[in-house]
Amino acid sequence: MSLSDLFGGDPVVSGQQVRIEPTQQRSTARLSGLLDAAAVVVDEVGFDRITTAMVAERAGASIGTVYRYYPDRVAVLQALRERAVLRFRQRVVEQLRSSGPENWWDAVDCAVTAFVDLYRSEPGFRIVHFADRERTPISGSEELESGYFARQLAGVLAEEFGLHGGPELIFRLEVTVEMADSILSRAFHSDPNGDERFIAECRRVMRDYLVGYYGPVAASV
Amino acid sequence: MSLSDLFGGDPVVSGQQVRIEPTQQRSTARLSGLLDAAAVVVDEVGFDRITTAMVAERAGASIGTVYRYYPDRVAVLQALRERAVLRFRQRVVEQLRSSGPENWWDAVDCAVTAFVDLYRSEPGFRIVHFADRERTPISGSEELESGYFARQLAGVLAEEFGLHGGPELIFRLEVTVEMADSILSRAFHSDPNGDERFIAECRRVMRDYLVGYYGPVAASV
DNA sequence: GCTCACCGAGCGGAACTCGATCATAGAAGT
DNA sequence: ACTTCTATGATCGAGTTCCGCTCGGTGAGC
Repeated sequence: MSLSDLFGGDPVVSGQQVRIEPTQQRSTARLSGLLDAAAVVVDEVGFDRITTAMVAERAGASIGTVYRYYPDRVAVLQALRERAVLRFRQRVVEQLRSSGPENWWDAVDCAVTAFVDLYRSEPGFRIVHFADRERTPISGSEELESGYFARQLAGVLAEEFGLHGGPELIFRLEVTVEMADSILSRAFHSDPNGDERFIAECRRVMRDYLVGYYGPVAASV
Repeated sequence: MSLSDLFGGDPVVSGQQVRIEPTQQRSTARLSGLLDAAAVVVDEVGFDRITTAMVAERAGASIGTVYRYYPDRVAVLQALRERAVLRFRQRVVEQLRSSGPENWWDAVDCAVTAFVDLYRSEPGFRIVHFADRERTPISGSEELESGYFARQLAGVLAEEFGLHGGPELIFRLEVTVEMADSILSRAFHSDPNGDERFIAECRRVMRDYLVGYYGPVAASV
């Protein structure tokens, strides 16, 4: 169970994904180009005002090309969100590899850092949260991104740092993820660089919450 | 500075509100009927798929009537959200009055109870969060609902229960509100009655967070 | 009777389709 | 290897459908 197994790979909830998987090299470039364009446009005009025509034009493609790959307008946004989440997971892995965490908190902190970095650098990232609520009606079967990420993170923390795993840990990590997502989003709401006060407080909240259950950081391992 | 001053009254960020204020009695009923319909439809088809025609039909009105009062589709949703927030504030006041909180935590707890109750009973409430992010592009001037509510709540806690007020308290309460909003929303994501586990954990998180700054509940006053 | 409220056909524009046209990969031929 | 050759993937964009929104005409309240 390596890091790349945990965090890499396919998106969790593939919302029908694409209509037709691209086979040629040029078309895969097109596909990511479409998402790049969508990301930029989303930052410019917002979630509601984005039109497929804008995306097509910005990507230097025609309308038809958009609909070749995505069944409808919202599917484009879903795909954008999925890609952002994927990149987040990959960034977490990089961060873990490069920083070499010595305890469980360092590992959790990597995730925060990755999230903040992407918020700052990746166009369209602010639009795309873990919690995709309020959009789909009920659809109880579909799993939340936060749940998946919490499960994966629980695996790492349990294996690498000896935290007692199981559903308890997963539950608490999911709560943690939800908290962090909301506070960090708040940090970026009116500050493109992220309000450091909220970011710091987010780390503090997460740490205190988890320490409450799993003891001081230094004690584990 | 009474409770009704704090929590009652007009919405914070009135998004142009209505085009024409209704004067006759029948039309005010129409207006709220439109929002009722919108709430139900939002629960059924979701935020993205809602159409003005659906709202009109469900309300037993015609398309033109919708547009008599609201400039566009999103204005209807904004109005719905504002009404929900208003009802939440009113509910908090009721809750505070009826339960007679003896310390600051009881007061905060009232807000949680009000939120949960409304989530359960009020159609469309799940769609309508404090954090309205990800929709508008940047628009830095506009204030978040969470900030307003935090400020009002800070006033109550400082005056009634002797917590040390000021920007610190407001900041922490805003963090608290964001956390609570996200965790509670998670609780209701796949359970229309709200997953009690998340609800309980939400209370716990809020309490621990605030106790960390303001000492044990019993100590104050 | 004067204004407020309501209606719903109609207009404009955005979402989405589909058959014609072009590009590419890779097999077949030299 | 190096060039056709061609099946199929990829692209285009005019056209269709549907939805957001307007506006002049009709009815209900004060």
